[in-house]
Amino acid sequence: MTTKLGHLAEMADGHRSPEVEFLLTQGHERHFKIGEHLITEGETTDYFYDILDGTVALARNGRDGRRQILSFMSARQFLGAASTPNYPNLATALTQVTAISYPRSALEKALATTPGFASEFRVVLTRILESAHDHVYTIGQRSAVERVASFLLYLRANQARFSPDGPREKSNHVELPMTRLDIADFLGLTIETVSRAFSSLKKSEVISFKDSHSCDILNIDRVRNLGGRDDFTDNRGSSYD
Amino acid sequence: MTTKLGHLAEMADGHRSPEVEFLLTQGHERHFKIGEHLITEGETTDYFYDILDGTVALARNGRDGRRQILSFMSARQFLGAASTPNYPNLATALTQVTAISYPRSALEKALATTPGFASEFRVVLTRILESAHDHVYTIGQRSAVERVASFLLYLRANQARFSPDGPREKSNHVELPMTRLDIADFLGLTIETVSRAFSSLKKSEVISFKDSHSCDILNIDRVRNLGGRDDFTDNRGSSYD
DNA sequence: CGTAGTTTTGAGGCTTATCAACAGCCGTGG
DNA sequence: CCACGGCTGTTGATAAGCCTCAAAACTACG
Repeated sequence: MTTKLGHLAEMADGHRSPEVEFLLTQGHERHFKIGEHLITEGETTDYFYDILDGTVALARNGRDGRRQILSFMSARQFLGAASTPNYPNLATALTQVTAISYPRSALEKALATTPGFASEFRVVLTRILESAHDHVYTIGQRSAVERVASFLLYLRANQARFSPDGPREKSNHVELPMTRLDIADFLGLTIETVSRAFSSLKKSEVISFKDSHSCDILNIDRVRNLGGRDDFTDNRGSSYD
Repeated sequence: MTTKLGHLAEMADGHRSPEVEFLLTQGHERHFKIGEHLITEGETTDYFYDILDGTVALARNGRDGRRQILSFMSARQFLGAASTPNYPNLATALTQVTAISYPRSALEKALATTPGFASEFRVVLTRILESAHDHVYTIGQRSAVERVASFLLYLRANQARFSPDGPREKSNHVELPMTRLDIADFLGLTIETVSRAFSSLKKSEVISFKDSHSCDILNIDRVRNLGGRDDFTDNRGSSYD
């Protein structure tokens, strides 16, 4: 078996062009230890990443210590969309992370010359936007327990969709590689509130923990009722289901 | 002077191709009255819009009556990014709205054949994503008064950037074409809390109202301090400044 | 001038944040 | 081996901020 090529290479597969070939040659596998930054705030947007393995938190920091995590990203997700010459956000490895870095210039050239590739890329970008909209709804409208339930569905969907070996069936086991603080900063809550929400879900036997970073969903309907897109006829194939 | 062509036509200007020309011929000017929907929940994504005039609210509705407004859109903004065959959201005219509708198929073809056009479009999409991230930060981390201050900066920046006749200087006068309920649903608050936040800002002489939908910023530094991206060295040219 | 809709203001209650203590887990070092 | 400190997570008590309910003020419009 050859070395892993990542999702970008996979996407490029149907859309060969010299510029895409060149882009792929420019990819370099990089490894990050827990706590290391893939991207720092203010850094130039010269590189972007295709994550192969591990989990990354993309966060925005306020100077007064406030922090909002914008997304958790894992295998087969792209990190580094930007319209400006400097990144406004911070990307931190929550686990050991393997990612391929590509020079943005090579990406831009590949996109500018290979329309089919650009189209796929645009779809990915649109999905990221839709996920951000889900996030806005969750934070803006849902209560603490609902947010936590919603978060479990988010992780579950992502673990299925962005599994290292490609999409697979959703399982009722959810890994939480992040700390309670990370979860709190993602959901706009405090660690205590997150902890209490988990406890409450445990007590009502909706979920159970093997340890604090590994959770089983015992009653998926109940979780969906709380955090799911009960909002719609949920056939849009997007997140949180 | 010719009829208005919209932002899309403007963007296409440097990137002529038969498919772009065709796309432009497919645009139809449409008018919407207050309360009319440009897009309804679940509707097929066959059309997308280039707004010429007026203000539109893009919202997601929960079945229990909860509603989250995802963005307010006005002249020179695009409505209708979607990765799926059905729109998950609802777009409602808050004022009289004039917009050009384009068939998505023609847009896709133009994007697929005209890389320069596709690149500009991708930048626009990325900006929308960054704006959604700002929104997540605001709702997740800021207090009620801060959210309202942030909202004023958001409107102010949008009114400058998306003025019908192209970008202009920011003014300290802000029009609020939406109701308090719309503002509340955008910020994840209630109408009462929004109203109280405005009152508080009035009392401290940070802003003043001509009437309830027209506001002057008296102390922009104070507003920036509360709601602005004091968070960063604010040179990323994005929203909320 | 009266009615309907929106906005503001007030009083009280609930959810979540804050502050604080404690429990569990691990690596280090005695 | 156990003792220790540091870190993360849980639980409890209290307080703050926002929501809910209610009513009054203002606006628009017939």
